[in-house]
This record gives sequence, structure tokens and C-alpha cells, in this order.
Amino acid sequence: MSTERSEAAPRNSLEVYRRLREGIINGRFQSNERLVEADLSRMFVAGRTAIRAALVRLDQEGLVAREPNRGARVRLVSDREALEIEQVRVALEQLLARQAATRMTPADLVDLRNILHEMTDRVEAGDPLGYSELNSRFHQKIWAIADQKVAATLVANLKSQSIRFQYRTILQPGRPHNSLHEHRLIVDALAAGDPDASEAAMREHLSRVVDTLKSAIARHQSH
Amino acid sequence: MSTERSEAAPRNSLEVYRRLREGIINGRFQSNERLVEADLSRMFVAGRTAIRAALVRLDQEGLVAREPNRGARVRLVSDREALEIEQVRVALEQLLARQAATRMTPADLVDLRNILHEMTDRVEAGDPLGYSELNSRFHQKIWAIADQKVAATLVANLKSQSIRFQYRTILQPGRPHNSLHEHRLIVDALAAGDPDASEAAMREHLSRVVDTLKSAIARHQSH
DNA sequence: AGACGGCGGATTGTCGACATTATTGGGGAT
DNA sequence: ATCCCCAATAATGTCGACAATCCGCCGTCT
Repeated sequence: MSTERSEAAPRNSLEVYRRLREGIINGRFQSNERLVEADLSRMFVAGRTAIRAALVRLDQEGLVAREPNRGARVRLVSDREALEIEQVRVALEQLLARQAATRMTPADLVDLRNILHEMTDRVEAGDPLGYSELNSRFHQKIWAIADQKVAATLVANLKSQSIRFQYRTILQPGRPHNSLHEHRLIVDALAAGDPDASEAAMREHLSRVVDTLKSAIARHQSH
Repeated sequence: MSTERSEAAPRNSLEVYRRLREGIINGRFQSNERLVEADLSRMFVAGRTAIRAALVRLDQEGLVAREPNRGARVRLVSDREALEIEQVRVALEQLLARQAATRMTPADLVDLRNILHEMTDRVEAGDPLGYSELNSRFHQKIWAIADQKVAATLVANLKSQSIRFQYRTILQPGRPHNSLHEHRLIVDALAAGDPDASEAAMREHLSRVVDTLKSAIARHQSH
């Protein structure tokens, strides 16, 4: 099947890291698939040293699992862990929303409202994928406003780990409509510059996401 | 100065990683100190490959900073970043406390109360270092009860990064006494199995920690 | 037939040498 | 005297080869 997954040669190990990461995130490497260093060394043209460095990094990042003398494989995140990750995300995004409320500028507000309008269009057009994309941009915009590098980095990492579970929540019937409304409430609270309200709105929103993920997983397991 | 910091030879790179990590955390390598691979290779007896792997890991972990072609150095966390880290910790420990409240067993409660008693002793004995140690055990116990690996791992990592700032909060006059009271309130809420109250108590407690850290930093900067 | 033990292929871990890149210090020109 | 350029040096980045380890397979022994 994967006769040709190779690409043009990256010069340095940083490039290898980026490509491997990308490959894992968008599913070109299947979950739990073995990552043999020699193979990767051929696929990307770099030597094994570069591969090795990339794998160590991805291991620490939680995207691959490495067992001593037994090699590396794409890390499979269990349903249980996906839930944990989402719960942590709730906690962190609450913090970010709170912080963002105290730092909003009029320009930021315009940006958020614009994203909101586009989201409305996507919902009306029945385009869940486009909506999902905008959803990401919405949250990232809030991270940027909050200006908390530590929290933002952690959230971004978590997201890359649980990305495969994303579709399970987005594709729920009626979910985009509700989600859109929750986002509006968040923007209103941020616009008012109210930290408590912003945190609460974010919590409300992401708690719903956790709930739908929970039920989606439950349904998935009963099959 | 550092004529002899070397130790017995570790065989594998995992051991190198552990020792280097330990060395950074308890300050045997100063903040911002350059970490030259060849030197480390001699200090620990492993080859440069092992050192390299360890550095990559510690970089991803946030304990060392690596710039391409310019080497690695012990990462210096700024005052600002220490505050961010502590704020993130607040958010995560709230989640952990909430979760712990729903999972408490009678045995867990006994353990927590025991730690509390020991803490009382330390405060009365005027032993802030011993108190600090128990404080760590207290929180770790809650992490264990909560049984959320993702959140617990993140908090532990954050702690290792900001460990140098710890003493600034502990050594404030009157702080241990207040801290002890706050811990009692946390245990009470957990004993009642009340998630909201537990989360609130933890938030109250750690918010105070953030505040004292904030003022300690402000005082430190004015010098 | 089943279990134990050891051989062989495959894969990771380690090392030393070489290539590449930053930095520093000196020499020459203005 | 000052500035700029270039060589010398030191450190990192990369590679290929070798050693150590693990896994599956096969034969043998009970």
C-alpha cells in the first residue's frame, strides 16, 4: 500500500521532525504502526541520527511511544486518555479565556466577530469541516490574546495528540448549531472584559464538548 | 571551579538523562550555564550520542534550551514565566482536586489527615523545609487519588521547571500557618466528596500561592 | 505432543570520524 | 586609532559501521 510515501530530501533533522510529526497527525502513519528507523531513514533521505532525534522528541511530546530496545511506534491514545486530555484542555482554556478577557483590544474583538460570522456561514452551508477549521482558528485567536505561552503550548500539544477524536464530536447532529451559540456567548463575555464570565462561558462550551465526546465514545464501544 | 562533578559511569543514555535532569533540578548546573556536549561526554562517561539524546529530551521537557548550531544551556525561567507556570498549575490542580473528590476512599482520607498532622508538627516546630516536603507529598497524594495521568504528568513537569522559585513562597513570614489552614479546608471538602467545593478550595489555596509569589517577585525586582 | 533451549535475522543502541556552522582574534587598509 | 575582513578554533550536526538486544523459528529431549 505505502509504496511511495517518500518525499524530497530534507536537509536537517528539524525538517525530519516536522514531516514525521505532520505525517502522524494527519494520519499518514496509522495508529500503533511501527516506526522502524531504517525505513524512515530511507523514506526521508536523512541518516538514522536525524530520525532518532526526531523520534526522541516526538516521544517526549506524546505522539510516539518508544520502548527500550524495542523500537518506536505511533502512539495510540485510548478512549479513556482522550477524555482525560479533553478535560485538561477545558481547565487550560478556562485559564486562557480568563486571561484574554483582561487583555482584549478593540481590534481583537473585530477579529473574533469576523471569525464568528464565517462560522455562521459554514453552519448555514452545512459544511462541518470548514466549521471545524474555523473553530480551531477561533480558539487559537483567544490563545494569542491571552498571551500565556506556557498554557498555549500545552494546549497545542494536547490537541495534536487527540486530533483523531475530533471528528467524533464535530459530526454529531445538531452539534455545530449549539457550538456556534456557545461561541457567541464567549465572545460577548470577552467583549465585556469580564474574566469570571469569560471563564464560565468557556467552561460551559468545552464541558459540552466533553459530554458529546463521552457519549460518542460510549456509542462507539457498544458496537 | 567544577573540577570534579563527574560520577561513576552510566551505561545507557537513559541513565545520562536521569543524572543530567537531577543535576539541573537541584542546581548543580547553574541557570543559563552552557552544556557542552564534549564536556558532558567526559563528565558522565557515555559517548556524545547519549548526551545528545538526553539534551533533546530535556529540551522538549523545558529544562534546557537548545539553539540550532549554538548548543544547549540550562534554561533560565524568567519571573514572568514562573508566574505563568504557577497559574497553569492552579488550573490543573483544580481539575485534579475535583476529580479526586469523586474518587476518595476512606483509606485515602486517612492518609491525607496523617500528612496534615505531620504538617501541623512542622509548622509548630518552625521547620519550613520539612513543611515544604510534606506539602509536596500532600499534593502528590491528591494527584494519585484523582487518577488522571495526563494532568498529573503535566503538573509534575511544570513543577520541575519552576522548582527554583519554590523557596520564595515558602519562606514568607506567616505563610506556613495560612497554608496549613488552606490545606485543612481542602481535605474537608474532599472528605465530603464535594467536587465543586474541592475545586474551589484548591483554587483558593493556590491563588494565595500565586499572590505571594507575585509579591515576592515584585520585591525581588525592586532591589 | 508439548516444552525447553538455543540459533539466526532483524532492529535498536553506541561509538568515533568527518562535515558544517558559529565565534573569536588578529592583521591590514583607511 | 578604528573598522572590516578573513583565518583559526571550537562546538554542533551528520553519517556509516559495529555491538548489544530482542523476537521468532526450529530442533531436540522428555
